[in-house]
Amino acid sequence: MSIKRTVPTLHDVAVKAGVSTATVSRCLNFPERVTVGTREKVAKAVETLGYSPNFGAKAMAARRTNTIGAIIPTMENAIFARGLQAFQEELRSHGYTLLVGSTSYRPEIEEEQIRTLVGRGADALLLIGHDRDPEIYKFLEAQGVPAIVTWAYDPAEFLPSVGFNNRTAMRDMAREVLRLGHCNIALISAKTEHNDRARGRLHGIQDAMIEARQNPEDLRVIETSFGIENGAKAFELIMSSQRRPTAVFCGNDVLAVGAMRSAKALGISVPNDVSIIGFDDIELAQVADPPLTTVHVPHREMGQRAALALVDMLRNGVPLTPIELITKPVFRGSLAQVKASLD
Amino acid sequence: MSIKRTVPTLHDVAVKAGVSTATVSRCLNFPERVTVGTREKVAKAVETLGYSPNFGAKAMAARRTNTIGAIIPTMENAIFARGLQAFQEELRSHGYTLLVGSTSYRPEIEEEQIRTLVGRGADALLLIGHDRDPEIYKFLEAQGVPAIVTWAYDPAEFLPSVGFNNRTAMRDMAREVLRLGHCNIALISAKTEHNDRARGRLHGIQDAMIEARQNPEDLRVIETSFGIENGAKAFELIMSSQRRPTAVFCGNDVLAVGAMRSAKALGISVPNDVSIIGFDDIELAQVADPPLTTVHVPHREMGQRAALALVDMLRNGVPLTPIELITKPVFRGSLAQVKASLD
DNA sequence: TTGTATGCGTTATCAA
DNA sequence: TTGATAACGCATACAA
Repeated sequence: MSIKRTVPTLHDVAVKAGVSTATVSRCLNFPERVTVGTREKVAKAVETLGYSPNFGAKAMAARRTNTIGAIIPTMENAIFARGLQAFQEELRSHGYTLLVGSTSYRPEIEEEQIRTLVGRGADALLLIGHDRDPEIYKFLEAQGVPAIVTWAYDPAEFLPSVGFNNRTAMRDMAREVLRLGHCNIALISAKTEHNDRARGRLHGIQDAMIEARQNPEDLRVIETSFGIENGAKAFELIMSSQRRPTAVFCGNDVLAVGAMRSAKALGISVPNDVSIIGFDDIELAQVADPPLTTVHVPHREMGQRAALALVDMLRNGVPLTPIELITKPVFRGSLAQVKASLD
Repeated sequence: MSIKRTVPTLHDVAVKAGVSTATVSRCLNFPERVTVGTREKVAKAVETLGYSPNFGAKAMAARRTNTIGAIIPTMENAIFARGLQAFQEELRSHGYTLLVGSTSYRPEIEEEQIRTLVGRGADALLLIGHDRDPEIYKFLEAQGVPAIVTWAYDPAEFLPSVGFNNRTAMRDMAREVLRLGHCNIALISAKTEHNDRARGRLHGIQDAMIEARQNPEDLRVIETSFGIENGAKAFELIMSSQRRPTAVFCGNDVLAVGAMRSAKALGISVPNDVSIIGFDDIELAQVADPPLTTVHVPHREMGQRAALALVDMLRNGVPLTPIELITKPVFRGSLAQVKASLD
């Protein structure tokens, strides 16, 4: 344990350079407003002292942080990472820093994270989905922190969203699946409570069923937590039933890959015995064997446009407006026409 | 664009509750030192005002943040996410908050991120690997910010590490591979510049080659950036050569999965035509087809123990000491004995 | 148990 | 172009 030395401050730099703190501050933030001579003196002092500005003090004095917060359900998966990466890159190019929080899909943790990031001075927030306690929106308004929602699109909701319509996205896929003759289908869904994306996807399938004159009640739904392992277990459960479905939808690619692993373990052939359909189109989908039929989501575009919208509003006061992005079913080996059966 | 209202402060709460700011502060930080009556008054004021403490001000006044920073190469992948998740959970249980930065494997960005997190008041830092400009260590010392390294173990290095020996880990795996008769091998490596883990893994293979009386120069090495796609391209390149290797090591599982995808596309059978070996043992490894032989890394234990060490030093002044964790080769379907050949 | 007063490191206003 | 100086929001030593 080393003695905790005292960290150099603006004042120390000022003394060392023989100028005032105001000059040092200007030197650092607006070099052009300072003569070359002083600039050099200050630069040298900064260098030898190893000075680094105190963010908290800076934020407090300047009343802005150039920081934007993002709160996602989990970092443990590529699903959000891709979009977030693009989000960050775009922010970075505009001089903003990204602060990330994760919630493990738990509303109370999301609330805590929102408070944390706001307390840390985030100038704006990126949130996933619309489904949360309205109290939070009151809080954000009271704090004057604008927020944008992504991974969903619903202009009727309180916050503006940059994303896609989960319901129609899944419906479009389901239509194709039903068209292939599947009339006994199941869904391995993420928990739908507090999750409008999961609910939208579920309803999308049911919409397609109704269109196809099937009874939406017939959709067998298993809700489970996120993870390959959970997808595998859910699939096992579904296939242990009396009347096995011919197609299993999954709320996301990770669950789908779990289902495929489970199918392999059980000796169930995909897509001969059962078709498996995912959602998201992460890299994993192409690596799976057979490659996964899934709904392609424009992750990167979503992140980038969300960032642009936020920066535009912060810098130029341009109001946030909803932006709808499109998704597209991607057909790969895991989906096949339903086989003629004997009953 | 709504009018930016002013955010409630401690002072506002104090006025509303009819007490002093000091009392409100105590109420929030040490509720037990305050009578129940005032506690309730303050709580109500906080509630109605929607008060949320200003982190910057708090950090400045208290001279600590209860925040620990972690800087990883990329969030785009499960490799670091798993360990980081455990790290965060452990920190959380001790009242610390995690701040994450990512570098895209670029040293200059890492340096920038270190400065950023330190400026934001991180009480300590978690870094990946040992290979960086010593100037950074001077900076950290000057700032009085302790740091710990993970994902590597080398007690001879400047910073204490909680991790594993990349070199012996890969060597142990390579021994087994060579034992199966492979004498024409290749490595798809991450960029070794500024990356001691990648270099260690490379050297580990060469160590095993020397033990087996092979010429380490014979190891064909392709360095590439992170990502499934890059792994696929590198594999293609390797297999387009005159004399194809019988075993291809990969610096990590992500590259390996890319290689496997490429093999499938090229009609090369794994493991009949070529064996593929990964490193890390992320979930992806089990999902691959065939399942990937790889080196298992105790991600979660690593994150957890790093967190404990940091908390223990911050809270109790316990000095950071290196901790070596063990890795283990995991044999799955992607590795096979070398076939009798005709030459 | 509660209040007063000071300082934390920076920016920004206003003079010089 | 530069320098004093007043905020900024909070914690804490000290006093009451």
